[in-house]
Amino acid sequence: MPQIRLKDVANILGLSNSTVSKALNDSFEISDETKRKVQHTARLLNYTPNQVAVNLRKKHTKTIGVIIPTMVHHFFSKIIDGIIERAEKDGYLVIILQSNESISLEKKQVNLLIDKRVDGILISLSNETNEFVHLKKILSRNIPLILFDKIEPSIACSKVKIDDFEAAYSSVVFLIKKGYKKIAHFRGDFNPKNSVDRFNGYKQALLDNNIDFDPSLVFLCDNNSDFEDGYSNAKKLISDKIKVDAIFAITDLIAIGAIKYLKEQQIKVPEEIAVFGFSNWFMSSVISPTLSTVDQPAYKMGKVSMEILLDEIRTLKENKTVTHKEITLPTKLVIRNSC
Amino acid sequence: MPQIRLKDVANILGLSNSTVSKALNDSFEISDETKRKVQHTARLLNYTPNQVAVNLRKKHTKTIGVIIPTMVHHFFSKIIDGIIERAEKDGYLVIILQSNESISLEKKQVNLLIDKRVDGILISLSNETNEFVHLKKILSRNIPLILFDKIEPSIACSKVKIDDFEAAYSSVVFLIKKGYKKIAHFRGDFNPKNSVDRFNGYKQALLDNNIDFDPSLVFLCDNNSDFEDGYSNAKKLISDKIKVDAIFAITDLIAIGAIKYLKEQQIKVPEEIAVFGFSNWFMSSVISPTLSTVDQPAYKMGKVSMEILLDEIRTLKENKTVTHKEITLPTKLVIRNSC
DNA sequence: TTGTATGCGTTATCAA
DNA sequence: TTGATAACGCATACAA
Repeated sequence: MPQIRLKDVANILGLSNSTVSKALNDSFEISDETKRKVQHTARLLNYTPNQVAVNLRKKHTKTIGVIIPTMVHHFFSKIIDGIIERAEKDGYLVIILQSNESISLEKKQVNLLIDKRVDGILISLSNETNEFVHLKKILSRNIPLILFDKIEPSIACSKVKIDDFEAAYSSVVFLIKKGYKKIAHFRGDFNPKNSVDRFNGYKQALLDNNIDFDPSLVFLCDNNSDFEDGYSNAKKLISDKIKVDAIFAITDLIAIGAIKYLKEQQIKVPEEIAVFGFSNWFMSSVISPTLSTVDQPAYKMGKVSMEILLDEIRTLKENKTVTHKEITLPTKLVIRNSC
Repeated sequence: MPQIRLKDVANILGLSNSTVSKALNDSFEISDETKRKVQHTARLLNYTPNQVAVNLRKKHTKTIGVIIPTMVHHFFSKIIDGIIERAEKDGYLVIILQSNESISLEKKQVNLLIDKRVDGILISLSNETNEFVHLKKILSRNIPLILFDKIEPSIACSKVKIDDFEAAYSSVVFLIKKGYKKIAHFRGDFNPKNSVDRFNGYKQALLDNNIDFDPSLVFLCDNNSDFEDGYSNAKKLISDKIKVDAIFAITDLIAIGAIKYLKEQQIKVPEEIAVFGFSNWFMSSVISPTLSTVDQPAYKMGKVSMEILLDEIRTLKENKTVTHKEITLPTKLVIRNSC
């Protein structure tokens, strides 16, 4: 059977379109009597409004768009979880797009979302993203935009993130206080701000504790496969006979890769080399030794981002001016057996 | 600046709406000269058609809806990855909804999607789903529906799945051929067909090899936390002094949980107890011992499902009759060190 | 080759 | 309390 329209239920009841519409929307102009009648037969006919017509008329779509580097990553899938759950509560649907760490794809996705007339956009920037016209385009269209996790400070929009510098700093300080002195860093790519911040946190912690920063102790992880990166860098570290007593990895998976190699080489973790991760991915409590790491509140990040977006959409509709927020979610060290 | 409309560029050029529309859509009716002009100023003005108006007019939305039990699961996020990538190629956007393993939520999500007038729906059923009016509603609305992974045979729509029975059967046969005789099974819930199929595969493998099926060797995992389930069932198995030489787990994470407990108890895997998983989750090659398991083609499942959906949407639009497909994706045993 | 008119399914304004 | 009418932004049948 074809979709039944407003007009159909109007015809059946011998009423006009507009009365039926108003009745369905519970308008005060309509008598209880007809409201009841209309709602009854609407239900009977299984009528539900065509949202795309509603959207055209009301000039909103009740859908928001999300762009992330990749779906297949525990951290991001948890963020998405938070986003979707929060959006649903307010009746918003969410469209998810991946940039695959490519800026050109990211731009394309932005255009898709704009054309789709989403009511708001949430983005975690790709590692490649180093220019921002596409973000400015969103802003110039007056579409609320929230940047989360991988953000760009210079863009005038709300942001939700963690303090990567601080988290890295206190992790390394923790290692130092525990007595580790030669601490390697398995760092990430040079572009995303997070990676740089964590590196700086590592460096500063060293400096503040009178340990010289030694560039030969930092290893770059840029193969887009964290586990492999951790594994191969640990290998390099060992075969080059670089003396360290701890590794601060930028990611749990990198840490796990490193541990895997160390264990294969009969190098005891943490007795000979301690390892510290970042994210508190579920697996970090499962592997052995269990991994000390920084807890990163992914679900909450998604939820809070969505909350702010919803808020901006609302104030925009009321024609008030929106003031951008910059939220820094707290992280915490979770200390287990790898250090 | 406000969104610029078709009408705006028409006005500027002193042309009618329809010529502009046709020019933009590269219609043969329009002279190359005006096409050029129109397309030029359209680009200049940064004009892009309002998709919701287009949707209303063309009676499709170029978006498809997906309902899965949960996003935060490696298997599902890979499926979603496959779905999104394939959809994008044909210019479709995808809305993702979670059922959280609740049938009532699943029903709600279906309604949302129908009202949204998505062009097609992809569902992996929740564990709770034991009646199917909501699916029939989709079908009666003539919206193409594909069931994947967690399917229901009785619904007249295309399905893509793996052969859970076969995969379980050959896993257990493999264990038997290797000499294991007392094989426990850590099974899943009673409802989703997969879980039952795998259980039956396990049982049949035993029977076909003259090993008595012993109900006291099967353990139920139903806490919605696979790792914990595996851990606690291994614990139960050991503390009840049930003699087994192998465990066939319905999930990699359950297997990993079991291994974790066994290792804690200094029980050697696989020497004292072998463990076999299911899914070939990335971590199964990382833990030690590396886990033997069934490779389940998640990305491909998403891609193929989307492909079939696209196909059905197309043939529906051409007013041809669609014939439902039932695809069984091949799995394969990947043997590592846990057995 | 271009323009006019109509409709997609609603909501909202105004008149009855 | 109800109904006629216009409008949302675009595409298309038909007329010019």
